[in-house]
Amino acid sequence: MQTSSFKAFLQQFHALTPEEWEAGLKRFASLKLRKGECFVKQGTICRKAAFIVSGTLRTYYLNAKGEETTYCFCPAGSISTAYKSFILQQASAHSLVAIEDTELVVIEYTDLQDLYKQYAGWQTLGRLLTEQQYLVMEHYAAVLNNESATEKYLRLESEQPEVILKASVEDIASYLGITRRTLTRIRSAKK
Amino acid sequence: MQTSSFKAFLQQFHALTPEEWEAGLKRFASLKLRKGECFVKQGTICRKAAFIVSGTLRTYYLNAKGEETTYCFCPAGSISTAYKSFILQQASAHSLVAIEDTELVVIEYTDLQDLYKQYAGWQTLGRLLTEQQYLVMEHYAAVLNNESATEKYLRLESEQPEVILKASVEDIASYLGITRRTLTRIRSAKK
DNA sequence: AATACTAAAGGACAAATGTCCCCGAATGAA
DNA sequence: TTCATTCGGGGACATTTGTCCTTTAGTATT
Repeated sequence: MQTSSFKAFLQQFHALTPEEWEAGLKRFASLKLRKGECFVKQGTICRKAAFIVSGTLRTYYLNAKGEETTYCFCPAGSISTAYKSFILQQASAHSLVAIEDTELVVIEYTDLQDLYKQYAGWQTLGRLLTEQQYLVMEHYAAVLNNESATEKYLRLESEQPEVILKASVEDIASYLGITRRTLTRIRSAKK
Repeated sequence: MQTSSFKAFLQQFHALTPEEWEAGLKRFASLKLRKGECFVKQGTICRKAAFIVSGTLRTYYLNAKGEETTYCFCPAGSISTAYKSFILQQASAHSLVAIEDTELVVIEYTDLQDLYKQYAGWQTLGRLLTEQQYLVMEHYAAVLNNESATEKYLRLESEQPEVILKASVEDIASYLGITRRTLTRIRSAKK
């Protein structure tokens, strides 16, 4: 299992003791997904959270019209799960799918709860990572609230340039809260 | 200090032992704000978090055009702080202001960190409340991404009817990511 | 190679929303 | 009371974005 990038990632937020790290590591398993494969399926209870070692996950839900709305492109080096379902342990309205071949390090919900109970360091990490996640979502909401279609596109291009290359027009448009048509207009205007 | 509603609120998420509750309570102080008064000012480091006993706080920031953008109306019975500034202990881009007379129960950043370190129960609560906050923001982003001006207004009306009564047209419009003009159009169309 | 899919681009028109005003009612200060 | 200020409503027009549909290119399948 490739875990050095995972350990370095956690280290940024909180230093675990060697015993905490060892105890935690035992409960993570590695998982490989091919492009297009699902990590979490809508309608199921999401019982696992992942650190993305390589690749990219796309998270989406179906809006009122039944269209896929992407709300996150999770790159290598980040944490991903269907948060609402994972937190509340209820059926997920969200799906997570690999948009390229992806390697994950995965922990089960019950194992994570055990770590929280047994190890203060993991509990602290849990809180800090959730705070981080909150900030990401707050930023996303601010962008959606204030920026025009073009501004949002340019921002994505500068903040997550890989996404422009890896994701489909459809997925990028829904992430930005605009239509395909608007996105192709923006792209042709840039030339 | 009026703390029974605070205790009941925390209880929903995690039961503290009597000692944990006592130890925590000592570090909270009550604070009253008049309508219009600031709890957190943009540009300062936010060093406190609050439980709202009564009243309503509005959180906002200035967008690229220098206009106030409201991103939350925090009602009685909820937690409020300038999360980004509080988490990172850096100057806040956000302000929090009372839109009616408001009573708070307030804890200092350092005291909260002490509670986290000393008491597993408070650490757990910290994580659970942050998760909650994440879900609120995720929901807000989903609404902003998918709904028309009218849909967002109707949703606010049903999810937080008090806000329609207490907040100004300006503040409601910026919260919904629309202009004053669009909001008055929606209101006149309803009659 | 022939065929069927799928994804991206874009034309034409419609609808939603924004911009720039002005007006009148309500509020507060002198 | 009078005056100034703030706030909500709304008219007229501009702009942005969405909708619907067609075309083209690329990809995969047989």
